[in-house]
Amino acid sequence: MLSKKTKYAIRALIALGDNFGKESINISTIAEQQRIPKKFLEQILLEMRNAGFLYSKKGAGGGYSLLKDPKEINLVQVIRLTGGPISQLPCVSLNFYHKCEECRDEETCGIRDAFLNVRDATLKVLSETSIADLIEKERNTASQ
Amino acid sequence: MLSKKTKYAIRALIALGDNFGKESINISTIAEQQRIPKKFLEQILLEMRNAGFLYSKKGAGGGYSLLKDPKEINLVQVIRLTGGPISQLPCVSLNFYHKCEECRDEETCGIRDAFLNVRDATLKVLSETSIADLIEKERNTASQ
DNA sequence: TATTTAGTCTATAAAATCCATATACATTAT
DNA sequence: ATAATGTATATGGATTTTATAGACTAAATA
Repeated sequence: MLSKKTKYAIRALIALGDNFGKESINISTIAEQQRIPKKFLEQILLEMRNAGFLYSKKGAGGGYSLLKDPKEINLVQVIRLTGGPISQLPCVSLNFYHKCEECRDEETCGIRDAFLNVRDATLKVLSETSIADLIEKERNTASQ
Repeated sequence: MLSKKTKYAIRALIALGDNFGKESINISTIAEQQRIPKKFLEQILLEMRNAGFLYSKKGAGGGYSLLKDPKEINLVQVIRLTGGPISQLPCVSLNFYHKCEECRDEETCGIRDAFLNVRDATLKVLSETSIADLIEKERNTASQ
């Protein structure tokens, strides 16, 4: 299951991406707009800032804005940053690899083989979906 | 992440499937063979029995055996039984559907749209992989 | 320069989930 | 009868996830 943290991160990026190139938005506004607990959102935005996705400005009139083009941010990046592995099995993870404890032989494991295929299929979809795609999709369906 | 419970369930089915049509196997044997905590395995086998996958026989010389042909059991069935949803988002789940708490409008949600695609891709891979496939894969690679 | 606004950082609390084990009971073979 | 084995439920502990608190820093502006 996608964690709330990751869901919140994506929603925040949608809000910021919707304003890309314009003025910054403060945490409280994003929190209300996207129904995210404010203090939790602070942490999430900080992480994304430290990862180079966001720019922040303190003080009156401050807030957050997106550094990267929403077209250049895909869901794989967001999930890896806030949620961890894409894979459903540690032994199959590209960025968070570790052995399954009970495992005898990775090469032989049939489960691993199946979930390698799942990982690849998931990765394909998520890497092909950008924040810009989500924004566009929401705009289109909302206007109907 | 795939839960240990589901992993254990699959491994148990591999052990039982390997013996399909032959004599039954008792819990202790499966537990040792597949490195699964025995008491935990008891629970898992019980669930699969109650779901109609396994046949059990009490008493001396008892044990478990597979009721269905390993070719007819795919990973979707096993995961749904022991682990819950395949989907990464509840609002996209076919068998465990429920609304996301923070959600305003499901139709509009871009995240939902993306994870609908992830679900379909995952479902395709998992439904095309049977216990028999895993057994065969393990036999082939083990003999090299 | 005092005040207000707003992000930063770290710690911790609260809740949920997962993993495992314990224990008492039921059934069957011999 | 007795031993072997599955049935069923309860419970404890660990881990992870979600959320909140509070003290601090920086910028704007009156």
